[in-house]
Amino acid sequence: MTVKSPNEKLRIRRLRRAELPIDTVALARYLVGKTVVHDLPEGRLSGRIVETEAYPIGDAAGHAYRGHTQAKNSLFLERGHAYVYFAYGSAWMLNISSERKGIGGGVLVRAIEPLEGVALMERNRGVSTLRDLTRGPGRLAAALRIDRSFDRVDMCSPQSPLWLGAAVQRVGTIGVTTRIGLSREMHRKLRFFERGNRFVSGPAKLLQT
DNA sequence: AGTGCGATTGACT
DNA sequence: GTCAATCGCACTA
Repeated sequence: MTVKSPNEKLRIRRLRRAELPIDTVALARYLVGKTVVHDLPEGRLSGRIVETEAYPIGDAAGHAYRGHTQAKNSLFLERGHAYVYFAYGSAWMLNISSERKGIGGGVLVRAIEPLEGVALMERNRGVSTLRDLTRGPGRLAAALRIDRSFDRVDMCSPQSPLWLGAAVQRVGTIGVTTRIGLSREMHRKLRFFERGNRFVSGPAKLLQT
């Protein structure tokens, strides 16, 4: 467990775009153990990425599959941009664009382990159970106060309030399973997570492999 | 203009 | 474990 006390400050290095693999599946694996940070006037919210899913080129379950539309435009931006969309009328989802400019692909951030700003995250979510605070894509977006206004944000820009950071501790071994909540391409193993981490979402039976 | 359907969550048996 | 709420978007006409 790595939740910091409110006064303890973490030094987190911003990731440069050049450090991100230019491949959706490679990026999804790479991002496990890295950090998502949202700097707000009230303070910093941050967490370790512990679960991702890849939606690569040609994937029929991917939002980029049917081509370049207005709503899915950000999936076609250079890698490292946020693609934020609203699912099931209730939950915002944070994705990172993952291919070269003009090519559609994305990595869904499914869960983070809270690092900084836990009290503010609890306020954003309206709950105080630590384990449920950021376990699941809709929950982590709410905790980090991410909504449609963050769509298209460059998370590798030195000025961006929402950004990707380097790992702050060693990453455990990474498990690989099928993705969650799909009705197409269900066989593909494109979900990556840190084994044994209690902030990983999804059914227990998917914790093998 | 109408319809179907989610990359989910939270409430409930 | 099951299940319905909820709404933006893509697709059909």
